[in-house]
Amino acid sequence: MSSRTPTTSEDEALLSGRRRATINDVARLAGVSKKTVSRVINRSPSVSPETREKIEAVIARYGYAPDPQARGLAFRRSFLIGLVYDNPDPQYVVNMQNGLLDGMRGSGFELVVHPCDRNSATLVPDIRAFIERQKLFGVVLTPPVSEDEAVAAMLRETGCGYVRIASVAVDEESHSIVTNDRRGGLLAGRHLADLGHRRMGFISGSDGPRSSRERRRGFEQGLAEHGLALSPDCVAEGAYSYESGQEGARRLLALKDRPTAIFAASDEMAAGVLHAAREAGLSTPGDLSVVGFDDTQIASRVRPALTTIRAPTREIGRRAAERLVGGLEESRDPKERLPSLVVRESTGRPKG
Amino acid sequence: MSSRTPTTSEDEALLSGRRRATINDVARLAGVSKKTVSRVINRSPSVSPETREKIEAVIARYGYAPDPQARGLAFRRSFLIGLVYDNPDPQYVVNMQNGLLDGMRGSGFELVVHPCDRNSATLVPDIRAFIERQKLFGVVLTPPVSEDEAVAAMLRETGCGYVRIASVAVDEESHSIVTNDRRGGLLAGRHLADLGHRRMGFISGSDGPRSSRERRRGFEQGLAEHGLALSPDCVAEGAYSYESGQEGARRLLALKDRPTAIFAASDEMAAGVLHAAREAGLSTPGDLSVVGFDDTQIASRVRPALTTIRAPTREIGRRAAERLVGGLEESRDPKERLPSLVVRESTGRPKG
DNA sequence: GCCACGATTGACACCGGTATCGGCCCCGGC
DNA sequence: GCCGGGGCCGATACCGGTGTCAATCGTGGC
Repeated sequence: MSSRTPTTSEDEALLSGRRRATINDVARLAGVSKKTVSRVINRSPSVSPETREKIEAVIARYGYAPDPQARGLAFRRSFLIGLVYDNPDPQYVVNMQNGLLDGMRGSGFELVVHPCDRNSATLVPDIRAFIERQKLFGVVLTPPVSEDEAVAAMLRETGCGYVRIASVAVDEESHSIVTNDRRGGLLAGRHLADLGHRRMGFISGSDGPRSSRERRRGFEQGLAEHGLALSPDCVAEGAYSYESGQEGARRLLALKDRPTAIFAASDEMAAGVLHAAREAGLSTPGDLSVVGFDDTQIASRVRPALTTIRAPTREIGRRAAERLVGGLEESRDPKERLPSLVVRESTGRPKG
Repeated sequence: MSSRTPTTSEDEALLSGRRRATINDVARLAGVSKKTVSRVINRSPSVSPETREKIEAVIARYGYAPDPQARGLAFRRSFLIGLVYDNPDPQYVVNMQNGLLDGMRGSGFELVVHPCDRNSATLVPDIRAFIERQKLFGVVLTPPVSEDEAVAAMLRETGCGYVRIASVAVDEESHSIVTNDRRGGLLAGRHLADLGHRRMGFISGSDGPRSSRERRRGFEQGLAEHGLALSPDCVAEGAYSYESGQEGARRLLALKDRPTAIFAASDEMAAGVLHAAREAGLSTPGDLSVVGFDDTQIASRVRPALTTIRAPTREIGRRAAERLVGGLEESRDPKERLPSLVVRESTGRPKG
């Protein structure tokens, strides 16, 4: 008893949570050195089962959790995952964040967000400073900044763990997750061809990111499966915005032999297409079918609701985080990371 | 010379960035103790100007930046700001994040995001663990979780800096930023009354958050300015969703003496109202004017584009961060944190 | 000319973990 | 009986900063 006396009030403070337990407390309470506690925390095999149990009991009883800062300092590495993005779509960003968080849950890591500007002259040093100052455990890059090779080169140099999410493989497999936009385009093409459309139009996104090209390529592939081809004059160049979709559609719909269906590389643009169709006095899907891409909120809010391609952004985020945190094996189902077709009201059989 | 020999290769590694400079390097290079360097970093006044300059020169030359982990460890506090939210609107979340980041820029702090579930039984302990484990410097809570008093009580207990963003003052002034939703409602009411509407409807949000009540109260206030009142049978209870807006509008429009304008407590619901109006064969704004709230993306994408109330979310985020980081004075302009009216196509004079 | 005092500065311990390395114990082999 | 080696564990230094406290120095007041 007397030997425990000096620790009684201490213990109480710890148990009540008035003071957070440290590794020293645990060591003292378990009657071992803090190094041994550290071994248990880090799952070192060289601890006897009895010792381990004893320590784990103390940890559980006092609700001890190691201080990430101290651990990070000693490890020369933090327990933070950075999300570097410049995608303007809030829905995408939030989905990605949620996915990353899913994959990090229970791992003790935290997510630090870092939007960036691809046009900034200091893009690379900025990201580098972010990584080095915080000694990030890993970073996730989303398109379009994920396609920046200068950033990638810097990443390799720092030795920081990273995953680049992009529409095509932009890096060695372990550092890359492909969203397979091509497959999304393929689904769109198949769907329209299946409905019986023969003459179709495409509105591309801005030229920078690869995704637009991939979407188009997939689309053409889908048409090809039905012996169809995308006529060059039925391709309009957009910029992912509503207005650009509207513009592009105006041009396409003014063609003497106008397409009966249009696939736009984003929902925003598809909504613009809807607008243009209405202007032209065309009904959707009666006179013109429209397919979008991304399944953003707008897709289901616009009338008629857009048939579109949904990218499994959240799942991809989860996989990215899992890869970085590297705890468990990644989820095995390959399907869940493929885009899928969401059929709503904007597509139907062509008239006649 | 000889005395510098041992440091030459070191210096080179530091200058080239091959190795990050530590406080010890700076101290050695400047010929002072690391404590003095620490003083300079922390802007302690008790450093002579010459010494300060000398040290700052070395810091600049070698690009030294203190390690936040080590600093945090010694300070018993990290340099992380947490964003705790459960708002389902991605646009809102991203705006808020951007605002917080605006306010933190250059301060050396980072933003850690932490979505939460208000229905979770472990909500409070979860957030608490987040704060305590990371020893957060501060947290920002957004509605609706910002209105949770159990969370607030825990916050006060931890002693962590916090700011609650809500539609009304929910805490002492230093911990609260009010979005002034009432003023938003007021603007909506004034606008419709100014246009000549006499009989108007309101569709509320779910009852939980205070914001819906505030929006309504402001609306009534705006009507009152014109000697008008909101008839109780012209109030429908919604739930912030599209469908609930549609439902509510159906009921309101079926009234024998139907309103000529409807103010919905969210854009989502307002879009639903538009849908219901179309169903009922009413034109907007000809037969029915509609005002939404939030100015989310959908507001400008729907046809007719919604007249709505824009909340300065990003500015509020900036102010919240500024308050926590506490560097400079907060921005002085009170206007910039007030909601404003955005007039689009969904409102007009009533017929006749 | 002596002393108290404020302005500067540094030595040292400490924040809460981890790495290194050596010690102890127990066992089997010779 | 002695030695070598593996399993287990702890003493100590260290990660890169900050707090405490005492030492030093120049100065003005008397």
